[in-house]
Amino acid sequence: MLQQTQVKTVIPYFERWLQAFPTIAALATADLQQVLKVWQGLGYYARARNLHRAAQEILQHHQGIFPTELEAVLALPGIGRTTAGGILSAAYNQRVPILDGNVKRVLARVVALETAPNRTIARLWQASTVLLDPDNPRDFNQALMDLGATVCTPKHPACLICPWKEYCRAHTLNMQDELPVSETRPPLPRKSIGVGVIWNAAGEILIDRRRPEGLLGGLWEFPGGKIEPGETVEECIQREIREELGIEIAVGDRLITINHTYSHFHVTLHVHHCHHLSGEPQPIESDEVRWVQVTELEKFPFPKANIHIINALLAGE
DNA sequence: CACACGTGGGC
DNA sequence: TGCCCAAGTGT
Repeated sequence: MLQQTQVKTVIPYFERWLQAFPTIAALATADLQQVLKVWQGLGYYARARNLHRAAQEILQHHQGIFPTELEAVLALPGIGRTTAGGILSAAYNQRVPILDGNVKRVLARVVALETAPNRTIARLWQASTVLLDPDNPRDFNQALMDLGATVCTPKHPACLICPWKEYCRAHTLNMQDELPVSETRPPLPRKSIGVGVIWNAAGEILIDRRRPEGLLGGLWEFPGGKIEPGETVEECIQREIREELGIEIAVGDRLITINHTYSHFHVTLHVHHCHHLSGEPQPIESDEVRWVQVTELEKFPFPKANIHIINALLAGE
């Protein structure tokens, strides 16, 4: 849960997660939809899918006991070097280094790394490995992360109270405010999406479940797709629904317009009410389609942007 | 190795 | 507002 996510954000999810899945066996035997529902809102949903699979692999290959060999831990889905090192050093005081965002920044300053950290990742792993206190790897790793979180911060590091200031090349050179070197990133691309809230004669709404891999994999959504050049929102929604669900609809009033940012692009969702005209919905580009009552929507895992749509529907009741 | 992969908070 | 960053991993 903590991968690329702040501790403060994780805590309430962690509490609810342990309520729902108190043991590895409970997680392994849970339905993926239930797992994603508990994860809803945390983001990077591959982590939930990987954790679910990891629990199943632990049942199958490790008698339900979390492994203590580095190689076996690294073999679990969703656990890389940093998570494995964090677990094995914290739980068993094993001599395994870590390299999370905090440690990257601390070490990039300590060695006055000339490049952006992600361009020289091997050098930083080397530093983390060499510096690791062989007599107390647990406390060393925790202290290194805490140093980055509280003293060697991204902006305005508190070098004067830093226990490593004498050994830190960045501080010695008075370069702490210029390091680490940041990557120059091009601006995120923008996409416009037409989305339909499709009603049938029974007053139900059509939702679909995304395929298990890729963006928001396994989550439910209101159907729609990318607005092509020269196309109106209404034309887009009608076309996408025909292509993805194989049904005919009439596009009606606008419900809401949502701006949302994902990790690698911005989107604007143009959401319209629609009415089902003909055809049985088919999961042509999704895993499953369903007609549901508005009151049932809360049972399904939805991404954040779609939660806004649900709230707009509830507000309009 | 570069890129995909969510969301919230800080400034 | 827009950009950076957060207990990174998989492909």
